[in-house]
Amino acid sequence: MEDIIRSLGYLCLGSRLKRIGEQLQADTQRVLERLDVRIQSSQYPLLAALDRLGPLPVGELAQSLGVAQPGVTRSVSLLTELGLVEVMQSNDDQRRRIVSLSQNGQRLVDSAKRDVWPRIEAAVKEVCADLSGSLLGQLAVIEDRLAATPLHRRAEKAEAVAR
Amino acid sequence: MEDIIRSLGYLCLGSRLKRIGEQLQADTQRVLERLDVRIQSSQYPLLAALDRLGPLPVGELAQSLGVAQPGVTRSVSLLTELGLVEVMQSNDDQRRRIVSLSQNGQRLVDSAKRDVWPRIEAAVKEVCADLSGSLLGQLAVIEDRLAATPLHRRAEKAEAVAR
DNA sequence: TGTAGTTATATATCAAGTTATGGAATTGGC
DNA sequence: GCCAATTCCATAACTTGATATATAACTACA
Repeated sequence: MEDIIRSLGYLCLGSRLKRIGEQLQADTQRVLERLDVRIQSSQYPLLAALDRLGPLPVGELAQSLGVAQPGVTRSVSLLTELGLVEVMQSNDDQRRRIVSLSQNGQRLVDSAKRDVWPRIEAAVKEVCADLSGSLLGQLAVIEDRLAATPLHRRAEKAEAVAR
Repeated sequence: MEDIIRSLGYLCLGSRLKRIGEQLQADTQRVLERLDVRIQSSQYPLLAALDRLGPLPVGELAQSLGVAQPGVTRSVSLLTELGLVEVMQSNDDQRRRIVSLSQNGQRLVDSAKRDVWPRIEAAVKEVCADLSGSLLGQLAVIEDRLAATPLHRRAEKAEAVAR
């Protein structure tokens, strides 16, 4: 069965990038489930941003993540529910709400940095290893490799070796 | 402001690909608006698939687009509302519903192939021109180029030159 | 100082993907 | 030939992005 998105090349590059990105995120989610982590993989960037940059107001958080502000507002309420981040009103500007990692959030990030992220990163690196040539060609290789061995299988293998 | 997704490299490749893909699609949408095309850019792949492969049942359409079947079912109902595709029951298997371009749909695809797609493709190609090196590096260049001159501006420029 | 404009965030709605599940049609084995 | 299993599609609920808009707080200036 012909892969139309791939055949259309540059015309559908946007759809194609989205499709690959979604697959990577879904596979990452499986890795997390296997490791009993209870958050969505899509929340990691926000937590990592707070870890790297310290407490930030909503708007700057959105900017540093490259997403629109309402998305951050929603993620922050969700993570607040989960007790992973805390929000406090800024003193000097009552409009700003400063988001920071809670103690639990910091703990989760610390353990993720130690146990989870390296595995995911290694698996993604493996998928992207030794790529060269045009962007479309590289994407095709990535798609083929992911189809042959999905990310979560690669992460598990790495884990088995590590034992 | 540090771009966290970019800083995190392979760890957040999924988020990053999604983000770039969404930007490309949003920019493409602007090109379409400017050309008075009334559909979403995300519907083009489905129409293109029917144009290239002929009438297809829902499942095969989903496969050739690389998306899940419910997404296709929804797109098909939307495009049916718009009068761009038609659905008919298969004779030999009453479960299958064969999707095909309507006359209007075929007309839209034909004019898109002539007037719209070449411009979009050229603009995307321009964004991806002369890339080399690692995937992450190429993505960074694409992001920088899109930030400097968004896709729809590139398409307009090409259009102006064409006159 | 009052007011007009701007900024920061929240809320509502939409888009397009996903998974899970159910019903109808078909297929296959006994 | 019937019943179980499978296949095809639709529907529901959820996720995560977007834009548009409302509201509250701040700023600037006449």
